[in-house]
Amino acid sequence: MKNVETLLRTSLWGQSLTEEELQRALSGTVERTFAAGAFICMKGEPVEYWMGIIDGLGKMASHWTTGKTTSLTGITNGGWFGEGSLLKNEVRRYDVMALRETRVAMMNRSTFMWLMDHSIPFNRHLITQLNERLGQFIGMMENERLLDIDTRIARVLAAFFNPVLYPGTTNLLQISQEELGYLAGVSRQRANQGLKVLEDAGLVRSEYGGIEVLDLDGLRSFGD
DNA sequence: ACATTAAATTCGA
DNA sequence: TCGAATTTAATGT
Repeated sequence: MKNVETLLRTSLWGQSLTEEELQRALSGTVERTFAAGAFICMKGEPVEYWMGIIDGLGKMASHWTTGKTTSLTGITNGGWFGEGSLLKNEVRRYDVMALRETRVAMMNRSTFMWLMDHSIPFNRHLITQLNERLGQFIGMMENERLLDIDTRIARVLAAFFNPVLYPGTTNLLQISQEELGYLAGVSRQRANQGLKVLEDAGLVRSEYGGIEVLDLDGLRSFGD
């Protein structure tokens, strides 16, 4: 992924726009880079942008007033987020943190609204994305509470291969085991162990700096 | 926590 | 510009 323009052009919704609409979207979008560990956006801030990841890895997390942090999901190349809060014109309900240096495209509110008013495919895409995200969050809930660690890791990985939310991901997911650990809420050591279990089961193949998924369905139903 | 190995970067020709 | 050497990052135990 190189820049804002390629991100938009390769996004599912971007492909359904006319050239004119695309140019308009482009002119209302800026790029920003976040260092590893920085907050891309914080819970409680007013929402001014719809954001998409050009390159990098973000972690969506919510923390309870009790101080407990719940990791929701990761966002990687080609993933967009924040549409829910933007639509409802409310403050953001979660934090998004960059796990490694991450380049983010930020579309301002008026451009987002303009696209909603002018493009039916754009609306369709939004509805689908909201729906998928909802399903994913429900899955994450049971994930955090009920499942053993190996299974959690399997689910976290499987979540990256939702074609609607993460159109950019191929079979080769570029994520280190440490980052996977952050997303599953486990230590790196444990993530490594869990990964080996999955590898023995023939579901994934781990390599330096990334993980290749061999059997997505098996990964989704792992532990059932 | 430590040892090993892969990748990225630097440096010299 | 190429490749060896060094440094940095990821992995396995």
